[in-house]
Amino acid sequence: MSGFERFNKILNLFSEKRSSLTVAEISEELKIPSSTIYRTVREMVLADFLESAAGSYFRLGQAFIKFNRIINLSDPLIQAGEPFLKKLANENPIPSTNILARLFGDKVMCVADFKYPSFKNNTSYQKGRLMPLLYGATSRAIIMQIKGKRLSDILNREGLNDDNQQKIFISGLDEDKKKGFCKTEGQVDNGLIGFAISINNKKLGIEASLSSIFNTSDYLPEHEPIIYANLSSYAVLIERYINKIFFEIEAYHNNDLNKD
Amino acid sequence: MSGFERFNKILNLFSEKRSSLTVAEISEELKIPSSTIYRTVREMVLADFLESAAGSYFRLGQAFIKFNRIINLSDPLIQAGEPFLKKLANENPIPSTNILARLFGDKVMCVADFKYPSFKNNTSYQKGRLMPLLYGATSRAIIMQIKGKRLSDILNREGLNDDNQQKIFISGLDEDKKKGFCKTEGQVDNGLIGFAISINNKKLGIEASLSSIFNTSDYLPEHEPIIYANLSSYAVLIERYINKIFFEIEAYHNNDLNKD
DNA sequence: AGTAATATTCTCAATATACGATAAAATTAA
DNA sequence: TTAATTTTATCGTATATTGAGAATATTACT
Repeated sequence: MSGFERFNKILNLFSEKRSSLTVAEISEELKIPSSTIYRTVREMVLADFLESAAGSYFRLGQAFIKFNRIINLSDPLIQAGEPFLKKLANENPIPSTNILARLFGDKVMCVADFKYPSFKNNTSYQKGRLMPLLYGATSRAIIMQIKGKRLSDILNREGLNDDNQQKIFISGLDEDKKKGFCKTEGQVDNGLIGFAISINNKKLGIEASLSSIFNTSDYLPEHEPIIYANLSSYAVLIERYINKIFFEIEAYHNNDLNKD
Repeated sequence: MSGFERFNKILNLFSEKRSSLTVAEISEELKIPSSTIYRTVREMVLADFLESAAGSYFRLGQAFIKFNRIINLSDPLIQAGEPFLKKLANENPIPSTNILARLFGDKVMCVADFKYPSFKNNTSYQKGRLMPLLYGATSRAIIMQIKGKRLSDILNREGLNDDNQQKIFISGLDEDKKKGFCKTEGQVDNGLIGFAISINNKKLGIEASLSSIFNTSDYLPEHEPIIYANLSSYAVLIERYINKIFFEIEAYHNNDLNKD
């Protein structure tokens, strides 16, 4: 096992449920001698990826807070989209959570969210949260953008191996594509209904979606047209802004003053 | 150079100002052959620490968003303190930014912030931001908790080498300690005035502060007592909550059901 | 489309580095 | 104070990592 692999495996032992670990626990989980783990953990602490906590426990370190901030300040999708989430929430006819999500490799991750104050539901949708790839409007509006071999590879990796199942799934996506948006109910959280629309920028390699999630109990069919109108106008706005940001970045990189 | 060291050095090339880099740039900066960088970058992309962007650039990856979320959901200080920041902002007599900051190694980092909507100033205080160690009330209320050799070591590392200067700095801290709070004006940002109070928990290894920052132009001397009253009552509340959370964590770890 | 320029991966042999067993030291608990 | 636990240090060996350069793939340009 390479050094980096171990480093990565150690980090991935940490989770929402298990936010601190001892060397002994790590050693046990990974079946690696504790002398080695001690050495690695020490390096990681030195580089702020871990910090030592009470009682010989270790927890994730400030490096993640720091780099997360850099991403927040520089990710074109977040920069372009986040300011609109609140507006979208305010214009929706009923309380909502509003999400910007992106495909990273095989994973859909929420990168920005705004919850209308009176929206009551501890929804799974939060910034940084990995979303199920095949369920929920948020993810569907992203998967929708992928075709051919790449799509079937992803589906296979997600356990949708059966050829027939894949066809059904894909034809479902195709219908959504024709409509131009996705709508799902209860696929991620019971009692919630979600609407989503695609956002993408090929140059920047961004495959994303904008979505609004509501309580099923608040939702009435007559809301639907307003919801779509809002989503699509903001999606267009966000795409335009991403483009603007892209050109700014390009100009920055092409500016010889920035190269030394 | 060890593998981990290189990994770390690559990450630390990224910043707010420079959020994407090419392999050639990394190779140039670190004086490491590009074949090696390619290999390392590939590993990092695979593990989501980097992602490839347009035009052979690479930027920070989703791993940081993911781990940052885990920290947010599990860091005892954030958990205990964040809910109070908004309340504090609402109770302050004038618009403010309110900050929870922590010492990580030699660095003071803002781990949670709440800005009152009408507070106008693009202040440096943001979640994830590293603060200057020796300036500003936020940091002073933290340094204040450190004594003896550890303090002078830190001061030395920060470039306050002169014995006399150290004495002056420390005696300044001692005065603040007597008063029980810190107040600085314009040390971090021009036109801003900050008030801070210490928060700590030895068991959890947390050395932190709670602070409110105001526009100097809004501030009047008669606000001071209210500001201190608010800060100190919330600081006590937060310390109590941290303690509560600590016992919960301890109980969790001691519970055999959680060990397998 | 076709070609040139760039970016990325691959190969391989030398060697530096990480590894783990064990001992020593330091810290914490009883 | 002693015992137990956590952490660091040591060291020979095995091995993963390195970098030069060739091969391939991708992108940009005409």
